[in-house]
Amino acid sequence: MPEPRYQRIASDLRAAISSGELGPGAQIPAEPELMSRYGVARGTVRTALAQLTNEGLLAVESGRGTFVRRRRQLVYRPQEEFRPQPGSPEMDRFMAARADEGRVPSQTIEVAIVRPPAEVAERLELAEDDLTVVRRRVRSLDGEPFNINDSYFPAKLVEGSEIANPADIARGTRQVLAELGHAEARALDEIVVRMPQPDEVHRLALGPGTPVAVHVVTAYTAAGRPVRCVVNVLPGDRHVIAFERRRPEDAEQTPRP
Amino acid sequence: MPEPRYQRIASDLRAAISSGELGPGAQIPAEPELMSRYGVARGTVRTALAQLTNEGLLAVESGRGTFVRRRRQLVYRPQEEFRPQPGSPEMDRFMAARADEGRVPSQTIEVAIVRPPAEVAERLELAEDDLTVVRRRVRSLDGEPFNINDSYFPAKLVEGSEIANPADIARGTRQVLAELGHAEARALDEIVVRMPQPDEVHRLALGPGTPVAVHVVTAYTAAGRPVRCVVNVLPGDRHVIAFERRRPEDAEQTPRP
DNA sequence: GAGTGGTCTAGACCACGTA
DNA sequence: ACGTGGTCTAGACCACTCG
Repeated sequence: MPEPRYQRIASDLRAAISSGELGPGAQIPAEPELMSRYGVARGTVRTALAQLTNEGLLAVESGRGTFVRRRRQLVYRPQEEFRPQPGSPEMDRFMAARADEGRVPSQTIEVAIVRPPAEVAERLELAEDDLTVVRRRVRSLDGEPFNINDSYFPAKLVEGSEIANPADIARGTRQVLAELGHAEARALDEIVVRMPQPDEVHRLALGPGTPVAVHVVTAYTAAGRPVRCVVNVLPGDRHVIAFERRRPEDAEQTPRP
Repeated sequence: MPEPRYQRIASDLRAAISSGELGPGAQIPAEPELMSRYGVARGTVRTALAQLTNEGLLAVESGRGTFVRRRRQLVYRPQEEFRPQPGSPEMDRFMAARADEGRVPSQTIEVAIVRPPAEVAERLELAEDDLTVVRRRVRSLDGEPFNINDSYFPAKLVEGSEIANPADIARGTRQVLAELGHAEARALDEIVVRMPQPDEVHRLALGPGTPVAVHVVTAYTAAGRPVRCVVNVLPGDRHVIAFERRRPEDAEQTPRP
């Protein structure tokens, strides 16, 4: 069994890209050119290009051409993301730090009362028909969407409070929760990696072949009651996730016999 | 402009999957069935199925049928991954913990002297033609590959030592490095999310539409010299990444004015 | 208008799995 | 033998971008 022809075409292009022969932004030969170069039908060429697109290597601009994808990534620190910060709690560290670098951060806030998705309902320990207040934010840099930050609160806890209003909360939702008698005491962090859902593709203007990291934070009161579940969606082509290791001393305290 | 027909087919199937009508493992209608149901040509049906496959929703078993993908994920703790452990340092915590759960861990080790990939060369601060010793491991559970763990060392530092031999090092490579006078003092952790490269697809037996998280650890001596670069490749459909937050006390020490 | 990619058809032959 | 998906062809019409 020989290698399928579309695989051969894809391999050639992949090699040209990883060797730097076709650098970021370079234009891929047009489909008719590849058809004659390899002596195949258009469908075969398109199968090859689709594969590379789904690997995130190519960006197609309809009517203009197909290009090697550029990627620039910013650092995301999950451990620091949710530490309150003087001055602008809800526009948190990530955005503030980027502003220092001369970029223009912005965000949109949208508030709704919804039946939560299954993964959220489970983490908030809600019953089948319990509702949540969700504050949906899309954070952008220089006008380009960068990540999604959706905070879910059990509706019973926050109804009628500021949290249910779609305005920026200057002192932070954490503070408001505390004033309502539900101070957060600890949190659980999870990150899963998957392909985006269609609504995420739309909100983040994701190209094909762009996976996302989903960082879910569940915050609990001292009594162990979950009071907030934050779903952060980070496009893979725009973020590097960094975190601090435990002190090396910790790692050394089990000497071998 | 109406929605393309293949999009319509994909949306219908996606809805059936997310609503649970087509549960994990359920078989998707065969291509001829979808052709007659929607009155389209085979290519159109295949375009729709390809899209869902690239979203990681479908698993195709050639000759048998197309099915809704199952996923089961294990917890990966990047902060603990590299803490030495009594008994089996190189078969580290991840595998040991899984063994406690009644699963059967195994690993393959392969050692080579190679010109490092660009991302590794950069982190080890190597010159153009410097070589590295790489210890490539694939860790498996119950015979299924689970993740890749490739450790790169500057060849100059470890040539002739145990590290260049393809045997399990009972006391751990970290210990060997220390004996060679290059004790690790601190480390930098980075995680990026991307689609896998073809060799990774092969080594990990990844299905289409499976993104990976790449956890890169760069270890330095007290003098700041990089002595090891570990590239961990974690398939998105098999891992949940978890980590510990800093103490909440830290987060509270900046009271608002 | 010429060139790009996006969608779609109607056929064909093949390898693979199940029975 | 039959049904599954895998590969491939040779056309077609469309919308978009650019000079």
